[in-house]
Amino acid sequence: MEREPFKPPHCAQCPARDRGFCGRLPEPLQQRFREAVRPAAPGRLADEDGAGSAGWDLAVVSRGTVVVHNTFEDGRRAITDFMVPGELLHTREGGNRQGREITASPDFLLCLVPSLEAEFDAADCHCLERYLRSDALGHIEALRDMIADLARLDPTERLGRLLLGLRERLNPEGRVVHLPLSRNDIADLLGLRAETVSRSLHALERAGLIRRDGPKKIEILDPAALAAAAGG
Amino acid sequence: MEREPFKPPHCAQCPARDRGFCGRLPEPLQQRFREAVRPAAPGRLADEDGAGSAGWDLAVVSRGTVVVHNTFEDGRRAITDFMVPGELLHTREGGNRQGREITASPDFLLCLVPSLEAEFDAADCHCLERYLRSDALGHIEALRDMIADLARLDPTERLGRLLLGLRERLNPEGRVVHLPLSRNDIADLLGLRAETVSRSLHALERAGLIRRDGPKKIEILDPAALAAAAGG
DNA sequence: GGATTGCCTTGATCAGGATCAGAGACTTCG
DNA sequence: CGAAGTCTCTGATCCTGATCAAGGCAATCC
Repeated sequence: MEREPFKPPHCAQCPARDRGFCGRLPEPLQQRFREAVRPAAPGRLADEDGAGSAGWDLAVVSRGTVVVHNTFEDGRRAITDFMVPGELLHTREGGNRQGREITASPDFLLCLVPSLEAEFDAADCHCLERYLRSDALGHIEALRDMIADLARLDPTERLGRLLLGLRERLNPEGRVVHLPLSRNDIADLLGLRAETVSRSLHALERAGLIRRDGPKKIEILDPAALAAAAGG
Repeated sequence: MEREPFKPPHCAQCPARDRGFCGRLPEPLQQRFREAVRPAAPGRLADEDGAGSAGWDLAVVSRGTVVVHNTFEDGRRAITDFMVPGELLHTREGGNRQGREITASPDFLLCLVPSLEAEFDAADCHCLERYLRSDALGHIEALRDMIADLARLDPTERLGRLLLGLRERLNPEGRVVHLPLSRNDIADLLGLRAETVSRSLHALERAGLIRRDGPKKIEILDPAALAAAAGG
C-alpha cells in the first residue's frame, strides 16, 4: 500500500487528529510530525524500576486512557495523573519514583517518535523540543491545580472540577462527559473512597447541576453553575 | 572591576553553585551558563493575569524561597508548589490559571537568562532546552508525588515526607532542616490547618523521629525510620 | 434460565481532623 | 519598659468523610 504523505491512515482516523499536542503544532511541522509518528501499544509503559521506561523520545495518546498511579507499601493507592487522547505522555527514563506505575485502558494506542534526532532535522528538532517543554509547563500548571483541589476542596467540589476538566479535555463543545475511570479509580484520583464518589455525584444531581445516565455517562446541565459550586 | 569569566561574583557566592540545575549542567555548558546568567529580584514574578509573567526564558532560584499558591474565591488558599535555591522556576507566560500567584521570601534572588537565543549559539541553546525539559519532567514527577501524598497520607505522614523532601533539597548531607515556611504556609501546602501541623510535629517528636529546636529548626533523628513511618 | 462476578449505590456508625477558644513566645514599635 | 501584633502551641467540641455492611444492577459464563 502506498504511504500517503501528509495524513497517514492512523492520523486520518485519529480521534484527536486536530486537538491536543498534534493540533497545536504549526502547520508545516504538523505535517512532518504526521510522517514521523508510529502507532504502537507497547506492552509495558513504565514502572517502578524506571529502567524499562520510555524507549521513545515522544509519545502522544491516540486512543484510550493512560493512568499514572502510586501504590504505597501498605496498599493505599493514588492516581496521580492521567492522559486522554491528544495529550502527551510525559515521562522521563529513570525519572520514576518508588511505587510508581503507568498503565492504560485495554484499547489504548500511542503515537510514538522513537528518536527526535533520527526523524527531524536540527531546526525542527529544536522547535519540537520547545513545544515539548511548553506542553510540560502546561502540564505542571494542571498538576498544581490538582494539588490545590486536593488540598482545599471538599469531595463534591473535587468531583465538579473533575467533570469540568474532563469536558474541556474530551468534549469541549458538548455537555456530556463519558467517565474514563471506574468509581474506585475516581476515588483514588480525588483522594476519596468510592462510596463518597457515589454520594457526591448524587449530591450534584440533586442540586440540578448534572444528570446521570448510567454510571459513566454524565451530562453537565449548567457548566457555569457547576464551576461556581466547585470553588470557582 | 574586571569581570571574571568563569565564575562571576554572584555565582561564586551562590549557595547553590554546584547543586540544582546549574550543577547538573555538563562542565563546558555550565561555564557558558555562568556567563549568561544575570541576578535579579523582579518585583513581580507572575500572577493571575498571566500577562506580566516571565520576561525571561529561564530562571533559577539563587536565594530565598519561591512559592506558587492558589486562592479560591472564598479565600481558601493552597500552596501548590515551591522552589528552593538551585531549582528552576518553571512558569510559562500565559500559562497561569485563575487565582494563581507566585511570591517569594523577602530575601529572594533569581538568576535570569532573558533570552536563550540571544545568549547562546544554536547548539548550546538546543542542549539547554533539553535540560530544561528534563528538569520540567522531573518536576512533574515531584508534583505527582505531592498529589499522592495529599490523596492518601494522613497529616503526620505528610509532614514526615515534607521534612524528608526538604532535607534532600536543602541539606542532603546533614540531618537538620530549617523550615522555609510558617505553620500556616505548611498547612496550606499539605492541605491541613496550622493547628494540625503543630500537633503532627509534636507527634513525630514524641515518636522519637525528630527533635525540634524552635519552631523552624528540626533535626531528623532517624531518616529511615521517618520514611518508614511516612508510608514508605 | 440461573448463577457468578464485578461494579455501583445506599444506609448506619465511627474517628480523625477542622473548628473554636485561649494562652504563651517572640518581634516590633512607641 | 510596656503595648501591640504575629506566630505557635494546646485543649475541647463538632462535623465530615471513612469505614463497615448490605442490597441492586449488568455482564459474563455455564
